Formats: sequence, structure tokens, C-alpha cells
Amino acid sequence: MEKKLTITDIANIAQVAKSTVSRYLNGGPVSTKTREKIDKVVIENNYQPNTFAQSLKQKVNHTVGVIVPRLDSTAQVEMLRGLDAANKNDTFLIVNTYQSIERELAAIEKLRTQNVGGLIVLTANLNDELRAALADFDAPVVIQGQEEPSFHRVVMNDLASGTIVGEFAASLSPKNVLLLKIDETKDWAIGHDRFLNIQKRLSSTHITVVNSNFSIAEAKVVAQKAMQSQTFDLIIGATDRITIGALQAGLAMHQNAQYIGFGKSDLSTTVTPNLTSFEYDFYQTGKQIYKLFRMVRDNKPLNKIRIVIDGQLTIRDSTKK
Amino acid sequence: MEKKLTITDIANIAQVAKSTVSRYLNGGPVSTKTREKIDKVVIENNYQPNTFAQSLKQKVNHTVGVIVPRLDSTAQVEMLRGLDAANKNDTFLIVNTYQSIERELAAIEKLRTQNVGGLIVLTANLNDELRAALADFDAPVVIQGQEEPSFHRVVMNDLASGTIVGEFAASLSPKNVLLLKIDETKDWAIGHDRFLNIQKRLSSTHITVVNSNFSIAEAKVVAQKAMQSQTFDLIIGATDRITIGALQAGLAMHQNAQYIGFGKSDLSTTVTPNLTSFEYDFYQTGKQIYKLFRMVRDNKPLNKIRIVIDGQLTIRDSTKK
DNA sequence: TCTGTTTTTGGAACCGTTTCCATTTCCTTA
DNA sequence: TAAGGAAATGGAAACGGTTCCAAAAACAGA
Repeated sequence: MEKKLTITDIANIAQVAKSTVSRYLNGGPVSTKTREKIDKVVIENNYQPNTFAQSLKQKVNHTVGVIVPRLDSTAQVEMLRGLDAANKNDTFLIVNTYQSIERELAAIEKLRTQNVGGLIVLTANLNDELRAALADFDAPVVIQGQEEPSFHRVVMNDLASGTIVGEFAASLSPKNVLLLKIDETKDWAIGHDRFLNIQKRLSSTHITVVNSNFSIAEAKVVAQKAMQSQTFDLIIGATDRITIGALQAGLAMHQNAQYIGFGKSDLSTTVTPNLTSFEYDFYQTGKQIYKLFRMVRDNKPLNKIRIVIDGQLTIRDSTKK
Repeated sequence: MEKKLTITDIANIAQVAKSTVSRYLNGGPVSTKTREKIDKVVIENNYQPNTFAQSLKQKVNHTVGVIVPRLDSTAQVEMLRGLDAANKNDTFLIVNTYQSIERELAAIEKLRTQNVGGLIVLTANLNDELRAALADFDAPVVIQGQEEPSFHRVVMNDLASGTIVGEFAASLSPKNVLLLKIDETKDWAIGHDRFLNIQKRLSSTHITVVNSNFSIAEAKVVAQKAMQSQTFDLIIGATDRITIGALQAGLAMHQNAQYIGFGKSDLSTTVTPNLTSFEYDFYQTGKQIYKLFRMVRDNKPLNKIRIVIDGQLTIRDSTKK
């Protein structure tokens, strides 16, 4: 708990000017002799420069704001883990916006006042105001999750995924399908893209589409309501959690259906039956996001860069009668 | 993308001294007339003070490091939500340590070099090195989760909870009980305290104790192994996730048992049967942690403060035959 | 040894705020 | 209307660094 030493203290102890200490710290020209002198003092006193003073003067800073819509999601947490793993020397300021656009705007504003050196936005939903706020953010911005041509971005290939899932679903020859979606105004990628081709491939089948939110509980309620009037033999949920909600409902109501989810959570292999699921590697995706961010910050490319992440279907018990 | 305005710019435009603008910003004495003048300029230019300069000058700094062992836990995420909700004007630097002590030490060191104005540690496990690092951290520290008398802390009343759960368990008159614990060297509060009184109350019953980690998958495997040699009629898990893992195993192996968990996750009401669980309100706990932190930072109390959080048992279908 | 060039160093200014202190302005009251 | 005290204001110094520039030291070649 002792008082923190400043660069001036170090300079005094080492009998040099503080500009020399500053140069020493930043790899400027310093003679071997004085370098050793300062070395000794710095190590002995475990000196750490004050980052605020540094950032005040220097223009770039290595704090990167990360905006996350929700933390109770395996996908998001895995991406954060990927960011951490790929991270070189940045500090991430993680802000959870709880899926609220207002909170997201407030977070951006706050990060702006903190002069963060960049922004990584895991996004579910952009409106014009948000787009504007991000567009004139005064540091590099990379987004994930939505196909927004005006930003550098990492997107999941939901259109292709939908095709794969749709084809597999069709191969099961279902009679009556329940799709548990997310409202497309809440999340276009998941709400719209992910289901577009599923619906196409199942166009000759009877389909019921209902919206849920991301919680297991809500999905269960929504599924229960749908099941009251009909019997389904195939249920596809927008995420694993949603599908598990539906599975709980189905089990309780003794509906003998097959289930398909999206995502990659430990839940899919722990429920009974294990869940067939279209899986993305979110950990690797996180690494990609960081790489893209570095690219953008270092090279300031003129055109927006787009990285696409593919996934794969893993078939488990929930689609084996 | 325009250049950021400084307080000097604002002062010039408004034709006042920058000290006046500063006072205006910080609620000092300013006449109505100049207040209005400055108001206008600040709003028109969307002026935001530079936080680095502020932190440089002010002694307290409003970035608070939050160390979290894992993000894939409802409890932890809820506490973070509580922190956010109670937060006045601090910025949280969330660091996920993935339950690794080395990563936690590294995080503390890094946060120190960033001059954070305090530390909130949601902790599962402290060793001597970690204790030492936290003890001479040069800013207020508050921990949650473990009973460490040398720190300001918020702890869950696991001893009392164990008594309640133990009594309820005894009232079910089980013949053969399986306890799914956490290794006490990994998490003393959950591994030891939570189970101490459960075991006392069930001392006349046959008990099998096995360790798991926090994942559903591991719990399922561990439970399966235990169930291979015996049949249990009551299973108590250290967390809801662990209990759900056991439930999955039990269902698969057609063991007709009752189940009790700990925690407060949406999972407990979505599995079938709904889980009887001893519930803590982690959201409120998060708020308490922040309040304690503010207390400590503002008043620098001489003695360590301890706040105890009680929970309550909620009985659901999993203990109704 | 002297001059000229390069390397190292110290001093001062600056980054954008807050805060202290002295001065000015504004009210009250006599 | 003058005097006194309270409230508002401006100027300057500080916070802990970096950076510019000129001076000093070290080195090189003749």
C-alpha cells in the first residue's frame, strides 16, 4: 500500500533527468551506463508508469472496448475466450448491454469518453442510430454477427447453414415441423438468415413458425403453447437453449418429436436425448475477430473486410428415432 | 470523426475561464447565467471530458477491475449484472481467469499496471500467493465467495444453507444418498462449508460422496459411475448444473431418485422434473458487493467488513415422489 | 590536439483536467 | 449610497508522463 513512485522520483534516485527515464522506458537512445543505473532503480522500486498520464499524452492506447449483448450465452463467452487467447497486449473493456439498444448506445458513448483504442462489437441487432454511432466512432471498429457492409465484420454463414440443416431436415421426411425463431427485428442473422433456407427446403412440408427469445424458459412456454393445438414430429430451434426449452416442453407433453438446434454448448450433449445441432466454433471465431481487429488497426484498410465462418452439422440422438 | 474538443475550447467559446467550466461540470458554484451559457456550448458541441486527464488529476480513479473465475455460470453473470445495476460512475474491467490461479495472478499484475482504482474478486479459490498479491494491492479490494478474514468480503451463508438443506433432506427419510461435491481445495466454501451440515444432519443415513467439477458433462459422468454400483434415492449436487448432470444420468439409468441443487438458474425450472434448489439471489449479491466496495473506497475502514448473504430453499417437483 | 559529426542528455513545454487562492462581482443591510 | 460579507470567477499551479530542442559529451578522422 505504499505510495506510488513517479517517473520524477525514479529520475531523482537515479540522478538523471526524467526525460531520460522516459526514453529508457520507451526504447529511446540511452547509453549502456545510464541504462544500467536506471534499470537498477526501476527494478528495486518495482516502478510502473501511470497509464493515465501516458494515454493523456500519447494518442494510441491499448484499451479495446468489447460490447457484448449477453453473457449468459455459450457462444458469446466462447468468443470472449477466443479474444483473450489471441490477444497480444491489449486490455479488453467488456461491457454487457443486456440486449438493450439504449444501453449499447450509452456504452459506446462511455467508451468514447474513455478514449478506447478500438471497439469490438458482438452484435445481435443494429438500428440506424447505432450504425451512426459506430460509424463515426473515433477508433477502429469491428463487428461480429450481422452482415453490415459498412463495417469490418466477422459473420457466421447462416444462409449456408440453413441450407444444410434444411436438407437434413427434409431427409427426415417430417409431417409437421415447428420452427422456433428469434424475431428478425431483434436479430436479423439468426432470425432471418438462419431460417431462410430451412423454410425453402421444407417448402413442401407443413410448417409452423413462432418466435421466442433466447431463454430456455421462454422457449419452453412458447413451444408448449404451439404444441397444445398440434403434434409435431420435428422441431428446429434457433439456438441450443431454445431447442432445449422445446425439448422440455415436448417431453412433458409426451410429443414424440425429433429436435435440431444451433450452437455449441455443453448442454447439447447433456440433455437426454443428446441434441443434434449445427455447430459453429465460437472460440476460433473469437480469435478471428481479434486478428481482424489488429489488421484493421494496424493497416487502416480502405475497404471493409468481411470474414465468414462456416460450421458443421453434428448428428446426435435427438434425430434418431 | 472530428477532433475532440477540450475544456479550453469550451471555455473559449463560452467566454469563461476553464476553471469555471470545470466547476460547472463537477457541480461547483456557478451562477445561473454562466451555467446557461456553458450548457449551450457543451450541448451544441457534445463535449465529453477526457477521462485520462481526469483520472490523472483526481486521486480516485473510476476504473475497477473485476476478476471472475468463469463466465459460464449463472451465479457469476448475475452478480455482474448486479454490479452493473448498482454502479454509479465506475467502469468495470472484467477479467475472466478461467479458474486458473496463474491467470488470476497475471490479471492482478496487469490490473495493477493499469492503475485500476480497486479490485472486486469473485473467487473460488485462494492460495497464499494470491492472498499476498491481493493483500498488497495498492487500491481497495473486495472479495466474494470465500471466508477470508483479512479481506473485505461478501460471503454466502453456506453453513446455514447446509443445515437447512440437510434438515429437509433428512425429512425425506432417504435410504441411500449421493452427494456430488466440489473438491474443497478448489472451492472451500462450496466444497466444504456447503456440505458440512448436510452430512451432519444425514449422519444416520448411508452417504456416498464424490467430487465433480462445475460442468454438467463431468457431473453426469461422475454420477453415472457412482450409480453403476448402487441405487440412490436422494442426490444432492453442489450446484444446479451439477445436479442436472446427475439428473440426466439418473434418468438414463432409470434410477428413481429425488434431487436437490444449489443456485438460482433458469435451468432449475426448465428441466423435467423441476429442480428443488437452495437459492441465493446473486443479482442482489452483486449489488451488495458494489455497495461494500464503495463503502471501502470512500471510508477506508480500519477493520475488515463482512457481509453475509442468506438464501432459501425452494421446493419443486424433483423432491416430490 | 583540434575540428566536425554523432550520440546522449537535460530543460522546458505540453497533454486536458482539477484545485487552490486571490480577485472581482453581487447582494444585503445600515 | 457606502460598507460588509457571500458568491462567483479567473489565473496559475499541479497531476505524471512524452517530446522537442538545444547543449553537452563522446567519438572519429586528420
